[in-house]
Parts: sequence; structure tokens; C-alpha cells
Amino acid sequence: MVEQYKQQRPYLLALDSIIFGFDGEGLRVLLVKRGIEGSTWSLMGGWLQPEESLEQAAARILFELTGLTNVYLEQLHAFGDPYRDPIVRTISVAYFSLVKVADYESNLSEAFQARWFSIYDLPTLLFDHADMVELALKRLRYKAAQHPIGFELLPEKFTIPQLKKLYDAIYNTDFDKRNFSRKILSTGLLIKLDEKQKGFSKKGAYYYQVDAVKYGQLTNSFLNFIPNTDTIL
Amino acid sequence: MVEQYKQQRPYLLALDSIIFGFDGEGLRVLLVKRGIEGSTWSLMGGWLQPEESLEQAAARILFELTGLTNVYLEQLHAFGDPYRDPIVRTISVAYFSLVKVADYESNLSEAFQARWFSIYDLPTLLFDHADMVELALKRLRYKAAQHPIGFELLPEKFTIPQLKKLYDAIYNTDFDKRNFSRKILSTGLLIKLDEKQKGFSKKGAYYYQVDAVKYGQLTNSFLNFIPNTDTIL
DNA sequence: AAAATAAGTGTCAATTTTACACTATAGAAA
DNA sequence: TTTCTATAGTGTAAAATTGACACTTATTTT
Repeated sequence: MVEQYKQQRPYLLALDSIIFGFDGEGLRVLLVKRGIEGSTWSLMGGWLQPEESLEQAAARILFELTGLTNVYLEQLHAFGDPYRDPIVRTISVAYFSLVKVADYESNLSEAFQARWFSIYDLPTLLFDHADMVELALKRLRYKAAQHPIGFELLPEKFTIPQLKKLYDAIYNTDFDKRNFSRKILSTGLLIKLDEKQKGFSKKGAYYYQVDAVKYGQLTNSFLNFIPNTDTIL
Repeated sequence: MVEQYKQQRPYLLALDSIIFGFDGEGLRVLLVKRGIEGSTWSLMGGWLQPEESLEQAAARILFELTGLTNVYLEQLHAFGDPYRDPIVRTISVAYFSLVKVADYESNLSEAFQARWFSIYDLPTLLFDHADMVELALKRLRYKAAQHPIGFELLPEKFTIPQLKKLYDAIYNTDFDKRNFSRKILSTGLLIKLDEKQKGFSKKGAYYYQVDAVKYGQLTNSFLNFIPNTDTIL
């Protein structure tokens, strides 16, 4: 049994992060310079360390770039085509994360030459990173339709028009604002604050924040798409 | 750059398969005997070979056990806790697959001591395999609510009552047969055959089969849960 | 011929979705 | 101070979908 292990060839194991952000206008992905002469844009990545879980490694790598902790992080997919990395065969486990751009101190980015790119206008990427971004975008769309994860991309306090702009950006469409706010508010997940947003529009939109208690409960069944499978069994 | 690769420690990379089947009564998982003295039930698994992609490896391992090809196979999750395998650190990429039990020749199972278990009555499993099964079941439920993957568990020709029993088993519930058949037929995905099932009931239920053309188109938006994101961009 | 068993089907009320346009507010400009 | 302008905010009616509910049909067995 143990001999069976010894005969096996080991592989390098990397992690790559698709980091989504929303700046109020469009959906962005954070990329860094990498490659032979630092000439190619790539996803932020790193190597798995001996005492780390995959999730811990992904969180560490995200922290090294952004200085952020407590960030939404979800495993996307393991990529393992034999020649995806032409130098040495490397399996990469991709994670996607949603960060609040406002929280992101850009000071740390310089070491990595990080930059936000619009998801609709990406440069050529290293290895199979374009596939990773494409899959991550699919997953984000899929997930945001059913789970309240959009809020992870917004500041603590946000307005309904901001939220709508975010969803517009994610789905590259233009939702009807009446139907949108009815649907969002019907989840009971938002708490209206007394404060209004200043500066952007003359009238000013009310700020809302997520009801943390309800947010914790609603992992599934957000927008009535899917029955809450937690309670089926 | 290349030196950076050399400093990294490699890890063993395994694959494990959660193989679901449906025998007309309940949802089953195929398990094999493994462990120190072949004493423990475990998922079917194997090692990644140098020239294989992850998907190819998972398909090969599935073939070695069941003799089946062209089986529904989907990557579930990469499991990489440092001590999940107490002997040597091993990253396992879990795949879940849906097989038609009728197709499965049980001849090959003997080499692996394979057996179908009800998902509601599993034995103690090796390592973190119980977590894998749990996650796979969640994914199956999640997915079957939106995508027409249930058919992968049934023979080519099946009746509506059979399909309902399958969904009942997946969600451990009892759907209303009128609403169920209305909903399923409204997808336009099923073709009614002239033939009736014999032997099971006196009246006999009509056989249906999946419309292959429409099946290819409908990857999302099966039961109207999710807008078809393929067409959004 | 009657009984038994599972298949197959229809309706109505409630809910949800979709399409669509006007009013309110507050700052800026005249 | 009045007017203008830009965005916020809100309601309704038709259509589609869902959910609850029970009887008839077809065939085999007795």
C-alpha cells in the first residue's frame, strides 16, 4: 500500500486567483505582471506551502497582493492539462474572490504591478489564465443569480442604484429599475439607512446595508430561484 | 524564474470519483474496498499520470472500475488539507459522475470489490471521502434543479414515473405527479415514444427519450430557474 | 365480469414576473 | 428666487408560473 505511494510521480501545485472588483462603473479583474521578463499579464498566483490547505494558500496569496483578509473566496476549478505550464507540469487550483475595491489599498500593488482590467477588455494572459477568467465569470453570473454574493463587491453602505449598476455590469445588461428594486427588497435582506448618498446625484439615493443575521441564514434560495436544499434532508 | 520552480515542493495528485447511480428505487453511490487491509470502504480513486489531463485521468479511473465510457463526469472540488491522507500529503481532485446502472457490467467490479450503497446509508469512509460524497450530493441537487442531468442516470428509454422516482430520490421528497409531469414536459426536452413499459404496472407507462438536439442546446435554463447566461454576452 | 393497480390528465387560486411612465427631490444654473 | 436638470423612487395591470387538489383510463389478474 505504502509502496504504491512511492511509485507515484509528484507534481507542482499552484494557486491562481481571479479577483473581481467593482468600481461603480464596470466589473474588473485584478491582474499582475509576470512571465519571462515580467512582460505578460497574468492572474495573481503562488505555490502551495507544505502546511497550508488550498483555501489557506489562496487566502495568503490574496493577502500578499492586496493586504485584505476576510474576503469572499471560493474554489473555482483545478486546471491540470499536462502542458498548461510549458516549463514544468503544474496543477493549478483556481479560486475566485470578490473584493471591495474601496478597501483595497493600492500601496501593495506596486510590488506586483497590479492593475484592474475591465472584464470586457482583457489583455492576452499567461498560460490558461484566460480560460480561468472565462470560467470565473460564468460562475459569478451563475452564482449571483441565486446567492447574495453581489454585496461582497460593494462597500458596507450602498445604494440601490449602485447595486443595480453592479448587476447590470455582471450580466452586461440593463435591468428595469422598478422590477430590480422590488425583487431585491423583497428578499428582506437589506436594511434602509437614514443617510443619503451625497455628491453623485442631486436628489441623493438612500444607503442600505445588508442585514447580517439574514445574510448568514440565506446561503441558498436568495432570489427564489432554487429551493433551499439545506432543508430538504 | 525557472529557479523559482525548482525551489517548490511537489505533491502527489490523486483523483477520486463519486459515482452516482439510480436503480429505480433509490440514489446510490458506488464504493470500493481500500485501506490498509482492504478493510475500509472508499471512493474509487487513482493517481494522475504524467501525460493525462485531470479529466482524462478521472475518465480512465472510471473506466477501469466500470468499463464505461461516455459517462457524465464533472469536476467537483480539489481537496488538499495537509493531513487528509495521513501517509503522504496528497491533493485529491474529486469528480462526480452519473452512470446508468443498467449499462454497468458488474463483472469488473469484483477486482475492486465494488458495491452500490444508498446515499442515506453509507458506511464509514476513508480519509475525507465522506465530505466528498456530501459535497457531491449537494452539487447534484443543486444542478439537477436547473440542468437536465437527471437523464444521465436513466436508461435511454424511461417513463415519466421513473423520472419522478429519480427526482424523489435525489431530493428525498415526493413531488406531485401532475405538477411534475407538467413541468418536465413543458421543457420540450422529451420525445414520447409509442412503446409502453411492460411488466411493472398493468396499464403500462409510455416511454420517453431525450431530444438530443434540444438537449445539446439547453445547458442552462432547464427548468426556467436561471436565465441562459450563454446568451447574455 | 369484476377487481385491482398504476398511469394519465385539468382546474382554479395564488404568486411571480414582466412591461411600462410618471412624480419627487435637491442641487445647479439662470 | 425661480427654473432647470438629473437621478431617485414608486404602482399597476396583464401574463406566466406555481401549487394544491381528485377523478378517469387502461390493462392485467382474479
